[in-house]
Amino acid sequence: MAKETKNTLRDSVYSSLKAMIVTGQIPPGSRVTESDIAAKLNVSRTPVREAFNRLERDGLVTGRPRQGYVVTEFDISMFREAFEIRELLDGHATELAAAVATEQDKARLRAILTECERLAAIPDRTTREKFQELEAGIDLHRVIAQISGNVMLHGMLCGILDKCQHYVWTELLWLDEWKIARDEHAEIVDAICAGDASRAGTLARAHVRGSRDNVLRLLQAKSDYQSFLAKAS
Amino acid sequence: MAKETKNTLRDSVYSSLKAMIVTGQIPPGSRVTESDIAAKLNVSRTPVREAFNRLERDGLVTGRPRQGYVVTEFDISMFREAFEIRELLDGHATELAAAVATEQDKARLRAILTECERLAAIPDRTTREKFQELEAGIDLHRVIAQISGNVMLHGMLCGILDKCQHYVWTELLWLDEWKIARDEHAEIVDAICAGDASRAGTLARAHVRGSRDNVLRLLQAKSDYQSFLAKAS
DNA sequence: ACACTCAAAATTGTATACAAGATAGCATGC
DNA sequence: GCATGCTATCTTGTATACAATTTTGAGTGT
Repeated sequence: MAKETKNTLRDSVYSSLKAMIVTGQIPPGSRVTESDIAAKLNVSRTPVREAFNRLERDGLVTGRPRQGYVVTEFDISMFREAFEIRELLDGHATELAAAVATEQDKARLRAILTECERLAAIPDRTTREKFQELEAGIDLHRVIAQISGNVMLHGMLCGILDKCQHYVWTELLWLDEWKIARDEHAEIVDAICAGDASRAGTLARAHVRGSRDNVLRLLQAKSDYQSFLAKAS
Repeated sequence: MAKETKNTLRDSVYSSLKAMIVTGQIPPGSRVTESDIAAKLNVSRTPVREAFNRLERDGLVTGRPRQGYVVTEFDISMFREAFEIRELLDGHATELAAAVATEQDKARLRAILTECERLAAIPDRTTREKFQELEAGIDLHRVIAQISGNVMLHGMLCGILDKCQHYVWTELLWLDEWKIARDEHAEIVDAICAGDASRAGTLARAHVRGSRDNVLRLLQAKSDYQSFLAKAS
């Protein structure tokens, strides 16, 4: 069941698990046991353990000694923290990217935008196509960070995005506000292509703040609804 | 030889190794083998492997499949990247800290400053005492990040500081410029205690830039000297 | 003296066996 | 009916055996 037989089993187990968590196939709060995963992937527990270690370091699962691992659940405050950091890092990365982007880089960004528009324009599109659009939108930020040239910055931003992504998949997917992000993405790419670092940075920071407000509002509403249900029962 | 028998061997191996790397006992570029560490710590290879996985995720060691692990060597560009990120994160953390610090927090910061001054004032001090002052100076930043209340921010900053620390120990130790940092630290703590978030942030960012310039100048000089030696031979 | 080949040693990757601790369920006593 | 304690089971923690791969070094041929 391992997607691709890479160099080591540990790596492919890690990739498989990470993909399953990030896409929400294994939802937050799920208990994951070494034996189950090992059996499912037809490997021994050893590579699974090592994959778990790395995932724990990534913050995707949390484990307490001798009590097993659980897919990390984000609460509202963790989201607030994550977006606060993203505003700093993403803003800076976008500034840098605008300053150093080559023509090839710019073409790459425009291609992602085009793909987003194409997916958005499909009438009566499937869930899968919605997923793809969201994925591409997140990827835009990853690519911008990569273009910035600061490898460490790129790595840290990817880490944060991974951690938040499964919530985007499962929650944000149904929000119409997403089309706002589409416009903002286009503006950011414009600024980068124009080489206007300052404007690109400002737009990126505003974009992250906007996303944060949307996500937090949704989570708050959900939390309120759940406590309402709890009180009613 | 494991310093403290904690809950799990993996954790104590991780702590021991991390301490040895961060303090420079195992210098950057050293090859570390599982068997050696396992023998040295009187444990089997299994917990050592898991510790290595975590250390690799921390960026303290780098390993290629079937080729073993090496304590990560920082080149100049990696330092530049790290300090660029620190300027963002440290600046923001300091702003936050100034906004939310309680009296207890402020006392904690002042205590660290006092300790630094005490250690700095010792005449003919030992290397150990110099170490302790540097350690305290770095700890100040960790505590500020903790006071900020953003747990993720604190974690990320600690990660960066850990990665750079062994260089501070082995290189920066001999720089007189360190006493500049002492004054700047005092100013930052002053601003935090005064609740002046904007000033605290500005000072912190300038401080990180200053540290960066010092470190980069030193590393550049060292690199130049080494290429001079190479040419001469 | 140099290069190439092959084998042996060292090192990591994986599997499995066993130990220790935690959880859950059942039985027992009140 | 409820609480408490025990046991059985499940899960992780550790050690060790074995497989696979890389590196190193000796030896041979030119």
